[in-house]
Amino acid sequence: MLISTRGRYALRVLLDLAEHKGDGYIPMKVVAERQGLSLKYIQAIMPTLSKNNLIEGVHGKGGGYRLSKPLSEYRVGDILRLTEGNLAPVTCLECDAKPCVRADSCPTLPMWTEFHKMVNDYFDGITLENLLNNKKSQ
Amino acid sequence: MLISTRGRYALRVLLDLAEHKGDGYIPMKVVAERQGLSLKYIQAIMPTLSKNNLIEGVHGKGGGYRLSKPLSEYRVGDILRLTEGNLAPVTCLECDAKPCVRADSCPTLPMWTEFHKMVNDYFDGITLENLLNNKKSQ
DNA sequence: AAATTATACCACCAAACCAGTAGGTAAGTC
DNA sequence: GACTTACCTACTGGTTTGGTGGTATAATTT
Repeated sequence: MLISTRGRYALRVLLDLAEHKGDGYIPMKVVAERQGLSLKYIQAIMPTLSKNNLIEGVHGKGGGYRLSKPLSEYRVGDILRLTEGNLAPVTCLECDAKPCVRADSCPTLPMWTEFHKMVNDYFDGITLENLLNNKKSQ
Repeated sequence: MLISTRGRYALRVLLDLAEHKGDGYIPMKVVAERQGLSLKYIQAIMPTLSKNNLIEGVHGKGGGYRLSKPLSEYRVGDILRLTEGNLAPVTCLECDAKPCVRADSCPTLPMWTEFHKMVNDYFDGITLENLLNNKKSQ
């Protein structure tokens, strides 16, 4: 049931960028150090985010990454689906799943389907803005 | 995010026992064949369930397994926690987790905690009885 | 142009986990 | 004693996880 480090680290990096969004482009070296994460490892995750226009990357001296949208437009659900692949609880519900022979008579399928929806709705209802605001209140 | 086969198979075996609960003790050989599961594999899962008094096992000819409680007392949550270990989305929330240094300032911890509770509540709100009754209606 | 800084790409690796197998033992029935 | 069934221990092959190392490439400064 675990969310892997890929998704969690992506979230932490984005939150770090959000907390320092006045600083222009921020090199991953700085974020990695600040968050105590492996530089190499998050470097491997970032392209996924920049390709999907969540962040802008700029090369060279003075470069780094920067958020490309207002905080309220970053849904945790999108970030997790992007980095985790998908949030399906059973293989039958994965995007590329082949139809299950037992689907019609499966007593558990409706439970998994509803659960899947609940998970997506939950994470889609939370934005980076929410996370930063509720930091202390919750 | 996947629920592993351990939890899903356990659920399927219990549902099979439920659907045939008039037949006395049912050998795993029969269930495995009926459900299309590996006999050896489910044999390895069952002791967990019998040790925790979800089922009664009887050796020898005419033996097998039998549910030990009314269907309404089998919460899916209990079954999954037993077979999966736990349903925590992040290692920080696992039962045996060592306290995280960043816990106090972690902007995502409340989100995971609430999610964890939501997951447990969801599966605790569903019993084997529910699953069998809603089979067609949902 | 050289040096620096940083993204992007690729191959590799150790450990853990997953799904399942193999073989044997304990307990019960006929 | 033969047979059946639960139960236990150990192993295995494959995949995933969480990385590391090296290099190419692109942008910027001096």
